[in-house]
Amino acid sequence: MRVTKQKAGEHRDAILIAASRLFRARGFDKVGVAEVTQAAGLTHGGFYGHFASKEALAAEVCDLSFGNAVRRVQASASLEEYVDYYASVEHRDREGPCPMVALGADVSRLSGPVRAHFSAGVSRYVAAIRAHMPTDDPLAEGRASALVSLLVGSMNLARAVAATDPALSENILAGVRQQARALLRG
Amino acid sequence: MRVTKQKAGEHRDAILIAASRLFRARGFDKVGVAEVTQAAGLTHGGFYGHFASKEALAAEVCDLSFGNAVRRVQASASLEEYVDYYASVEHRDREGPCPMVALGADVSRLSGPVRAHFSAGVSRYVAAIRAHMPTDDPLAEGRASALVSLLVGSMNLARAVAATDPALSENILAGVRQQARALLRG
DNA sequence: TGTACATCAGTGAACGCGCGTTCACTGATGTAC
DNA sequence: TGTACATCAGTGAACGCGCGTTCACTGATGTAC
Repeated sequence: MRVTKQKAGEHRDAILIAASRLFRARGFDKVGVAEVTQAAGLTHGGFYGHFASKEALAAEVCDLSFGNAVRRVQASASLEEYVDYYASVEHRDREGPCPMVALGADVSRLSGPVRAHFSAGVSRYVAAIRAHMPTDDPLAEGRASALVSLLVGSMNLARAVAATDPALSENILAGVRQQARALLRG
Repeated sequence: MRVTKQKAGEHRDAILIAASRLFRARGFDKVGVAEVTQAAGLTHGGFYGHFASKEALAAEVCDLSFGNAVRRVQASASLEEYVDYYASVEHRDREGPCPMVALGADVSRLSGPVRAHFSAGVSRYVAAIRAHMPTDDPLAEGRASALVSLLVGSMNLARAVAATDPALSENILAGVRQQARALLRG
């Protein structure tokens, strides 16, 4: 059942996109190669024609999803607008959140290439936030990484707590929106 | 090979303590029941005499490790001191970090009891932070949960990034120490 | 207090299951003439 | 352009492995007399 070179390329993309969604929704370990390929409309056997291993796929998923996250930051009118978008109940309840929230803990325990791609993604993301800040502020660097920490941490906690303590979850998000503004004002 | 009731109780505690350390170091999924019981000096067969399931153990681990985390907050002279302790390279490089960093993502994907125990732990932890703030500040609630988000998020990122980008990792921690102070000053 | 027996904490083999990966095979695609 | 054949994308069965859990068994503990 050979297939056009173009079709094969589309299949590879489909696997990558499906993996990005599934990994961010349920983590690297809880999603199998078979499920990813099935979601892409293929069978698992052909997977290794496209990727060297599940870990290699994970590394590419980091690149893809950080790329999307960075574009979302760049497309924002202001950091205030981005904070309101990010620290919202709607964003919390999205199946596949941003890669830092979804995969951060997994990546800390993984080895080699995945960590490198993830690190690079974090760096790009912080730089994108930084680019929205005044260039003459000597503290902008620290402010940018603190804002990212604040967003990522709040989303982690808000998600972990949402099912059993919705009030606490919303308080966390509200507190972050308010304090993020204070942080941006300096 | 029956054993004294007291010894059996000590064995149960040993399993719980070993699990707390191992789960926080490597996550729920990457640590097996056999490894936990072995670390406690037992064999895996007897585990189910002490705990109904691996998930039941995970729920108790949440209680235990949040208890320790809350006690550490209460023992702090001030929030500034606690921030310096928490957002430090030494704390980042400890094998088993605080439960929110280590288990937050895992818990978001788990069901039922574990989530409930984790939620309760987060609530207690935020309350302990809040207790260090002036009682007459109407924004203290939001400040407390924002500070927790900031600490947890920074530790997550600093750990994920440490191996491949040490400079970024230290910048994240430094930025957080600085911005946490700004947050505390109001 | 001493003895006989029931209880039960802990052992280790075994189970069923899902996973990442491999491989012989299929048949459509690409290519050499 | 048309034909014959080599290539190779995709299939699905099979592999080895580790895991959570079960269970028949062991032998020290606790208890009834």
